[in-house]
Amino acid sequence: MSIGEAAQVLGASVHTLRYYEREGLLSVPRQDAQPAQENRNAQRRYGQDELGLLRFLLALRATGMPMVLIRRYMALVRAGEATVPERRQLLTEHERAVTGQIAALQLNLRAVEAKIEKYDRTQGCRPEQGGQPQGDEHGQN
Amino acid sequence: MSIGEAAQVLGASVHTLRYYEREGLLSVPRQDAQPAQENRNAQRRYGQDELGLLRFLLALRATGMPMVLIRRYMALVRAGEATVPERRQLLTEHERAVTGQIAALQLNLRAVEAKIEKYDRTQGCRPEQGGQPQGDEHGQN
DNA sequence: GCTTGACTTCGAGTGCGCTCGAAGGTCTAC
DNA sequence: GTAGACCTTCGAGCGCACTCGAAGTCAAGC
Repeated sequence: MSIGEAAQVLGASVHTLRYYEREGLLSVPRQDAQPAQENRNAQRRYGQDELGLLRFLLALRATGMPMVLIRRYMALVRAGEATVPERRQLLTEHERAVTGQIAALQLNLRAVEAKIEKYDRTQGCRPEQGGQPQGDEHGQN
Repeated sequence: MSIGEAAQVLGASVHTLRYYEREGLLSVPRQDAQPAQENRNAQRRYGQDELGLLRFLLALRATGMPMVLIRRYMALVRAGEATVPERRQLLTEHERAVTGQIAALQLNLRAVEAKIEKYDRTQGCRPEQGGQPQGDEHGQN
């Protein structure tokens, strides 16, 4: 699978995939289109392993894990089975972070929803209010 | 309430509060410490209105609303009651966006959790595997 | 042979939301 | 009257994650 196909399958741009590799997040095997050539201009070949890694990488990115941590995680993966406990810890910490992030989002979302409901109520009752000119408008906006 | 106090109460930095004002997200009334002076160096005074607006602004920021939309929303608030329908629509769209964002986070979070569980399983059974050297390692990392 | 198009590398640019420092004014306390 | 705290404005810088363009290589098709 070429980088273009992989990009399409994964929903990322070719530039981004190369960028990830440049940043040391993962390495993709090369294959010369014509094997007799020197490995100048060797093209990346994406197999199931690479796709799986990239899919997980994108899940980590989508949950806000910074590149530097993904780099660490991917290095551990490359280092072999012995690093499973450390990988597990890294992911567990991230899981906690994401859970907190979701909770914060939901909290703030409730504030937005409350405001919408307030608008619904004031709109339903009186589309225009000619009352108090100003002074006491605590959070009415 | 001075800008320093407001910053502390809101959990934002003084720099950030001034930045929001500079960017036209809201305006805060000034008050000379000594009223006889010209309004050179007039200090911002944060009242309940400003605090409420800022709290909501921070909720919008925390849910990822871009500054440009917050600017629009705040302009509508300043424009008076007649803009309530448009404000409502803006917030409703944002609500939808945030809901989707949370859903995506939860989806990707599940991928992370699944990986952790897999690590737990492989670690529980066999801390070392001497088997297949390579070739078929579909997503085992 | 020549174009087309996808690939390569490299380095520079972008957008967002801050974040900070410089230079200076003013109030309060000693 | 002077030090220190806290305020003002302005403009520049930063960190992150891309994003893009230039210049070149290569294989296939006309």
